[in-house]
Amino acid sequence: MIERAASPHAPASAEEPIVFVVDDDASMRDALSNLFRSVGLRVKVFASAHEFLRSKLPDASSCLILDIRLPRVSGLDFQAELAKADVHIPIIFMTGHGDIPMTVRAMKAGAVDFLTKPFRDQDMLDAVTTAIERDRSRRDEAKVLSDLRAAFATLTPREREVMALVTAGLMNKQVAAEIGVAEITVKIHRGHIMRKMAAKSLPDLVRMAQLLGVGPGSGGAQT
Amino acid sequence: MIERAASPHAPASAEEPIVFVVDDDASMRDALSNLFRSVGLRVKVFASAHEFLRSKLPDASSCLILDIRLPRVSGLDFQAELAKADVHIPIIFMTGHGDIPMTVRAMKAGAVDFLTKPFRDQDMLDAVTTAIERDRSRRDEAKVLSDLRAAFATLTPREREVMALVTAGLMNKQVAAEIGVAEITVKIHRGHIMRKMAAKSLPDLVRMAQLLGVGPGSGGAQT
DNA sequence: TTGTAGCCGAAACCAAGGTATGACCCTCCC
DNA sequence: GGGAGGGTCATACCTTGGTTTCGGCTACAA
Repeated sequence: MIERAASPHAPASAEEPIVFVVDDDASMRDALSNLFRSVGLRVKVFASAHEFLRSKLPDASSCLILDIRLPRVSGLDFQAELAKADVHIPIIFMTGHGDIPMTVRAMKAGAVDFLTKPFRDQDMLDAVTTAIERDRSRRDEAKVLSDLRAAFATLTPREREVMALVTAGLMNKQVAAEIGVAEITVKIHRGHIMRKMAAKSLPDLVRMAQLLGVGPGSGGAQT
Repeated sequence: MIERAASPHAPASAEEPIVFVVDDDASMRDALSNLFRSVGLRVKVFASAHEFLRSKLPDASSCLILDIRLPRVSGLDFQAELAKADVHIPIIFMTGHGDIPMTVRAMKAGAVDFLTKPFRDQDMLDAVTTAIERDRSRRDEAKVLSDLRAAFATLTPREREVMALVTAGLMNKQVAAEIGVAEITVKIHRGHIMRKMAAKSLPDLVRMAQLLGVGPGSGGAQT
């Protein structure tokens, strides 16, 4: 199961899932490390948030186990920091002396779980399974979207404008009138758009536009 | 502000927002009732979950304030019950003696907030504002979807099948080959579909199909 | 200066979409 | 039996969509 072989879900991530643990308590780090390894999960431990930040994230589905009470920064603040830095790794909190407001704040901010020490191994493993799975689907969606954005980036401003109007449902002649060009020109732009976006049909292009949030006003013009 | 006049957001709900309070403590009911009325919110209080269930929900954006410790059923179980009964009213929990696992369970199940008694009035009001707004947008989406489903329900099985294939991007002739009829027949079905669904263009229909989850396999055929 | 990219467009042509009109068949139900 | 609804199809006609070929224009960088 720990094979490098393709699992049933192995699309975006080139590597096996990995669990990151940040805790200043060495014995806890060891315990968690052993726990995860015992079920075949890769693990990487850190004694501080700063240490974790310096390591670069691998191209794999992952999650982060965080003690609420960390040296220097609190786990909650660190969670906020990561969000601001656009790092969306799922977080599982652990705490020895947590309170309800902390819990609410963490969960509102998207934490997967919030475990009180001592916790049962199985609870932690369940949380990690959920977190890894959540990260996997998030990464898959992000991959699709970034590919789409890359294709969209190759469009000229005019082409983006035409794409917005066409996917909104306007006919070529209406698009032509809207932007003040001949219908034949719209047809040509349209052909370029289909090729560049690798859309196999108009419905296909419409769905891409949906994902990209392309609509009236998001075209290439700044009128 | 409490006017019946159209607020900036007044699409689906015919009535003003309303707050439901379920608590077995009469003094708490009164206090909350006064608090919400003081800011111009409609309120309805109940002494038990059962009482709340018997009253029918109005056609308005609303939320539910629930004490975790209720007579007979726990607030958490009641939350689960509502979810199972497909009642998706946003819930704000209150507790005097809550613990972290309770909080986590409630938040995982979608609670808006989890307040510990005693709480500051402003915290409760903030939570309610969030909850009402969340319910408003949920209701708006539900309204759009139910209208769409109503239109989709008027389609014949054959028309649904054609709709699925057309919105998937197949050309009329391909659809015809797929279902084994002449191309002209597909065109006729297509015309009926556009009329019945009130779609102004193919992209329009594609977006409807997206919302409806109409795709290959969800057509009218059971092959 | 010589590309190169973006933008525009005419002419010609062919494929696909869309809408009648009229017709045939079947099934269900009053 | 007869009507209604659903499904099928032909013929005819018109509108859109889409491509190719050819040409012209501007702005900008090598």
